[in-house]
Amino acid sequence: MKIKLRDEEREFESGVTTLDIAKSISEGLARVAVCGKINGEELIDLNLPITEDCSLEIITNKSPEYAEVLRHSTAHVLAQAVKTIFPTAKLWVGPATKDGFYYDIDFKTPISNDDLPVIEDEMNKIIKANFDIVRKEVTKADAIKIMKENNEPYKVELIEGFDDHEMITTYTQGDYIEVCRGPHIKSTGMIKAFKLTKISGAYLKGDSKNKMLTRIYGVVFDKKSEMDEYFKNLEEAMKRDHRKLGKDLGIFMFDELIGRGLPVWLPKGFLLRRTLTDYIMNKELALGYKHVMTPSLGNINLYKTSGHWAHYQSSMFPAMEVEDEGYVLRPMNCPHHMVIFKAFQHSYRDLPLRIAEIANDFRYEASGTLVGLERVRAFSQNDCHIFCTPEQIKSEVEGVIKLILDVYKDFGFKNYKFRLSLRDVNNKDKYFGNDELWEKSEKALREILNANKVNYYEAVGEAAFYGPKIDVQVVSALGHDITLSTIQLDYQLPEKFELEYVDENNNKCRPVVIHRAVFGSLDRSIAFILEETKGNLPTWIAPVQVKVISVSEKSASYAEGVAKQLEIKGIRIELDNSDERIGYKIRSAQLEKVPYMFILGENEANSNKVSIRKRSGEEINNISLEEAYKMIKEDIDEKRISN
RNA sequence: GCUGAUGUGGCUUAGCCGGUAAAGCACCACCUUGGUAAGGUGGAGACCACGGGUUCGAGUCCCGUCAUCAGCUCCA
Repeated sequence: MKIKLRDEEREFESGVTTLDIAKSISEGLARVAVCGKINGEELIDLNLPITEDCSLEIITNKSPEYAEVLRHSTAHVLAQAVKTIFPTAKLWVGPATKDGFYYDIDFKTPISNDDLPVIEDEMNKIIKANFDIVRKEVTKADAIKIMKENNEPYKVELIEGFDDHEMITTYTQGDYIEVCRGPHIKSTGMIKAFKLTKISGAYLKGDSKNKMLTRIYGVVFDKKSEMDEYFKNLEEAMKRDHRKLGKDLGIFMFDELIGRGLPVWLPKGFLLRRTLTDYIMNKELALGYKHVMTPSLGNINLYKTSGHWAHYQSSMFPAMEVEDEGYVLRPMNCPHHMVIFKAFQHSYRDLPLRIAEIANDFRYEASGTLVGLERVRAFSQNDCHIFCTPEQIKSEVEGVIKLILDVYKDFGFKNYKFRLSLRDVNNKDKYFGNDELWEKSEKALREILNANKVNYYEAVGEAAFYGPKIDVQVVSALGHDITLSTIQLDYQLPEKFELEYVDENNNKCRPVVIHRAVFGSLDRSIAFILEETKGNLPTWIAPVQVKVISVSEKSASYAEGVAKQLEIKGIRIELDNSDERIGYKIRSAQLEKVPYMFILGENEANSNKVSIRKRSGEEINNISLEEAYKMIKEDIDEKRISN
């Protein structure tokens, strides 16, 4: 008898059970079949003998989808435990997530973190009881009846939304029944390593107008060792959190007297910023960008013209009234740049015109969303608006993609993803412009990405209100998905500002605008750089590149001389001539994560040499200052990432 | 903004059941001039986020405000 498995077809004796097959393909491990499909139909009983040729998709603990099934099933156990301890609690939904699961529950009286161990104990009892998880198909009417009997109004509401003729599945474990699409593990005893991690609020159905439920988060793993690994990684991520590194390295600070979400850049942080802005502006200049400087404030009519006031007001600081005029802090720079374009006559020969700026922007972000430099209320963008003809869109967008990739290469960024951000057609009033234009723009960006063989994914509902975007997404140490760079195609603002250029036939034409930012937020980019490098900033951007350390007072003046010479050559140095011991000074420099230390004692002074200790611990002793400088200069010029 | 938690010298933290604050690092002084991750001694520094309340008495209990943290909604 032939049975077709996922990747192979195998011969089995008639009467073999699914469970036997599962055991054979999961290499004899004790915990095997979870669930599966036979000829595309959901399996009800894994112990049923199979007597005919068939195709079988079994999920075992070797299958890629096992982790998700396990997470989802653990969420059910969580729900069962909660209902046992708090019978009045009402359940909403409990899906698996990227690395765990959660369950949204409406508690009669709010629970606290102290309740988590109690719930965990109850879950352990359920796991120990090893209830079979039994699947059953019921009609919609029956499902509603069951959930009404169980006093689960949210579940009833959920089922009412389903198709009338749809068969609904229930899963039962012990005295607990839940309506669920599945699949699930075979029995509760298969859960070996789990932990409830945190508790938070979450809006019902993800809508901030709705009631807030209590969300309990947890993680579950196939093995205890995997869970230990997970928590170890979390700890590591905390260490490279830019908020910690920024404080330890003296990069930036916040102060409540200055205001929340308003970063203060300290001397070392400012040096870092300046290095980045010099770098990107030089690159842009070489590509024909024209830098401008415009005020951080604008008349409210500017934003009424652009449409930002209508669409973006809730994220803007409220207007200030001065002599019957309203002014706002700008949340973005597009309108200012539109006005610059409009102020002059343009020939098609001038296009593309790339107006760029390192600009300060202010956004009134909800207080609960502020996160270090990741999400702030005052930030700087390395912004540019490219005014071009429709024919130039392709080459201009390609140019920006190339620039982004170039910059990422220089910084050694590897873990990023391109995202094509599209509008949500079910929510059209969020966007300006007609369907035709949107479809055209989205298609154009997609084609450019495809033509340039860029790996990307599409995301509906992530577009700007004036057009689709190509975003570059990264994941922060905290696990947040954040945008680093963006390219946006815009037909709307040129229309709003009535921008024009004259083409070769002397016709007035409307340009297209490409908004782009490589460092969509300089602040956020620095946060990401800190986290990616764990604070070990590559020499070319390190605020202090060389720490010159004298061994004792006897070599202090020699150290000062060396420091001076390096400084003259443009190396960012700091001199440590304090009367601490050498070990102490090295430790301090090491904690500051300075790439190079020059250790200068009497030996070096007498032979006119320098001894170097790198951040990695590597020592290079007794070389000439020229050699040392050459080595560091090469490091800087090549923008080496490794330390 | 919402839900929950937290808030002690510059930093990291201790402070049991309410009896007017403890340590390490950092800082200052003195001693030490020492070769690759912390030399020694001494000193200064906190009305315990802020404002109310309960109490004979509050860092500790209660309420409010502000800020921070986690998540939700939102987002560069």
